[in-house]
Amino acid sequence: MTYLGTPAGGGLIPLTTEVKATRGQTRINNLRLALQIIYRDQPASRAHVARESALTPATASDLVDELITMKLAQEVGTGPSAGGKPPTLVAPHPDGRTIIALDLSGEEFIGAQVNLVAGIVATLGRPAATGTAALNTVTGMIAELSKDLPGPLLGVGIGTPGVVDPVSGIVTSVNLRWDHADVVEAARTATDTPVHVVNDAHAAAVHEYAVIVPRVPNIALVEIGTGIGSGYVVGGHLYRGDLGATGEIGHIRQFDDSRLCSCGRSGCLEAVASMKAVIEAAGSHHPVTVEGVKELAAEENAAPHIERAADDLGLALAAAVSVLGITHVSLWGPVAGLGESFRSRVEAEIRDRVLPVDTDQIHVRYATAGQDAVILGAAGLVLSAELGVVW
Amino acid sequence: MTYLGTPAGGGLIPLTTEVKATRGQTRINNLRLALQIIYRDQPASRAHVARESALTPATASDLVDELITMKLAQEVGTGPSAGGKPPTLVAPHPDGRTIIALDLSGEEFIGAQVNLVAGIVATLGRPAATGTAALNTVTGMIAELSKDLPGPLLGVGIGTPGVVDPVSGIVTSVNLRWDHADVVEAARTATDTPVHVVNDAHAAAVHEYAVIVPRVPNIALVEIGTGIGSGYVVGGHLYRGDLGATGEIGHIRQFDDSRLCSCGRSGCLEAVASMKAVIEAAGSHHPVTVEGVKELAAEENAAPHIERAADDLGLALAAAVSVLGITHVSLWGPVAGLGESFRSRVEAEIRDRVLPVDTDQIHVRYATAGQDAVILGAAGLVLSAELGVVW
DNA sequence: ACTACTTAGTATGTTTACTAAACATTCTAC
DNA sequence: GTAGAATGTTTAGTAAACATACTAAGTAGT
Repeated sequence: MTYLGTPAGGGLIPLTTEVKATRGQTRINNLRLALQIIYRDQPASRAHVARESALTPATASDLVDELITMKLAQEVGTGPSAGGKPPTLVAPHPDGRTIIALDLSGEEFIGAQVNLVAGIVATLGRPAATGTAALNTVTGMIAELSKDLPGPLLGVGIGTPGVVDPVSGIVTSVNLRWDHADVVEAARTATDTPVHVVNDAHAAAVHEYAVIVPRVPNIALVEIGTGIGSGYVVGGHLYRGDLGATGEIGHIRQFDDSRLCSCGRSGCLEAVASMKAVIEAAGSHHPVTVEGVKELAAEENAAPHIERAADDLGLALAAAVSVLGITHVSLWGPVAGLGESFRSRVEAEIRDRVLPVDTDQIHVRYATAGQDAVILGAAGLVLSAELGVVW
Repeated sequence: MTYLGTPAGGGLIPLTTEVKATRGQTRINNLRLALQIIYRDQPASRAHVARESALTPATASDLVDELITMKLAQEVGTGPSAGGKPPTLVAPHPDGRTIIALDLSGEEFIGAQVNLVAGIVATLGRPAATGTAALNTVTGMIAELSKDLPGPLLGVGIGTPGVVDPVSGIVTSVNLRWDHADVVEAARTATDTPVHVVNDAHAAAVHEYAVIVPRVPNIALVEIGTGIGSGYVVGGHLYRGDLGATGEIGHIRQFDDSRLCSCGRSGCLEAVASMKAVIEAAGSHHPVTVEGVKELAAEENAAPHIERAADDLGLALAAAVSVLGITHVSLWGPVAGLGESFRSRVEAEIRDRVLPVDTDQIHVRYATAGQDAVILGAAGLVLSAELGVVW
């Protein structure tokens, strides 16, 4: 059962109309719109929803009532008067639904129950696996997390390394040794709710988009640690492309370098600018963590290697950012240990390489999102797919 | 007056709902849908529209009747019976509306009246200009082309070199010496119909998308001649990005090369792989046309320069194609003179550089669209924006 | 040529969900 | 304490899709 889901698809400048519109879809659209206003401006009054949506007070009131009946929203008291009757305030209902989210990108598989206000209610860890064993672990974790839910299950979101087919959800991942693995099918044996599979960096990008304030309409999240991956939110929409390989800037061969990459080739960005590569190039043995990278940055002889990584990263990001039309880049993961000098060098490099029109709009920063970005991003994607809302 | 326009925006994986839905929008959506089916499967019967749209026969019939009343469609006779009453066939109405389209990308400004079935009814040429004079020429051409229209004016589409802000339509172009020129404002002095301004390569991409059969959902059109520009259609949608600089792969500095580029810098793809650059590198003096490039390709000493251009192009396109998730690349313009060896080398280079997952889906070809691609693409964009249709 | 069946399209009435407009409620301000 | 203002609800109206039953006009079999 989907709640307020929309069909997949859409696009930045749509050239055609693809699906019929019905009264029911009108209602769903407006329920989603009302709920989104309640999320964005929480707590919000019925009158506020009416103003913001441009719907009439009667309709807005009716929509809000229905959302309350559905337990997606709840009344939370009375607000201050603005010269008249004081508003009845309505806010999201935290436990109206529960989302199960999985993060398969780390050395341990992590699962969580997430409520409707981005709260992690329960967590679960399992040793990482590969191949069919990994699929079984996924099924088992979903079954385990389906117990003792605080609210009805809205859906399952899975953040995984590798390339995810945007339509089928089929995954190909070197790390997990999956070759066209049907993760959705595997998950369906443990649940009959909607299952959304998404690349880990894409999930993190969705969460980064949600937590940056003020909200920026287009961002790139670039994860730099053992490997390099990225995800893009453009005009408030997750960009995946038709092949799902959109984020794989780590494995575009664009450098003249002989070091071997995890993908088995050479010349990839990952082989020259990942934190693992930089640590190895500097002859150090720090772990690939924020702390390890911080220690590396403190060493004198590491500087030229770090600077070269910044330049290489700038080169690769200039292309991605320019093609997608992105202004805000968030660096995420162990790279955060490199500090301001690295950040500004990457930013300068990108600005220097793209077409010199409005380049001062381009900003590079370290991500606001934390370690749970993949979990919360995967959950957030379920939330937005099923309810049309970003928390 | 817009006819069946939708608000700008949308997105590939929409995270939120942005506008309210009303009965009126439902009707517009379904009118667009019906019209699109009539365009796609022309001629189509009312029953066919009902089947394809999943609307009931009564509703579909009503929609088609309204489209005929609006003169967007017309009955064109009776089809063969399929075992029952023979269908009344309905097709697009060629002169139900007229679109004015301008192409400012060449050495001559070209304008045309275009009917609803991609037919060029009348053309107009004016010497190219720059700065304010160019704006005045645009206004004058629109005024001139507004005379003797075969049908009511649907809107104006302008294909221009340079960066076009997707929201405001403001243009910055080195060639036309425009720095944030408000082309929409200028056009409005000559017409009160909707004006759509679009980068020339983007317009050509829209037309290429329309003419490739069978239709491919995601394509890149790369124009290679004096300069290099590109446009992308992703999942059936024109991709412009938030900044409008999306197609400018010709001016991302990613090569270690000292040759000066038209943008005043060095290291750009345009400076190393445009046909102008290759001709100069080979020490030849051919004109930058298909014929000139063909003659160049016939020269022995040109081969290494052409090969290097293919490799550089492959490097740049690998990044763009991979990030956007595009499978079909069309090369357009004078580059067509280089033939099969160049094409296959570019294709092989891209496949070698992107992540090796499903790379055999990636195809490079010479564009099907011809010289009038910018005119017809700009007109097509008006058609799709106002009526939701691709011809 | 008659009957049975199939496909196209229409007519009539119903349902859904937004709108319009009046009204009730409860506060602030003077 | 009255006027005014903001919140929210009630009632009636309407647009547009849907459901159902119909007519129209053909093919196919006997």
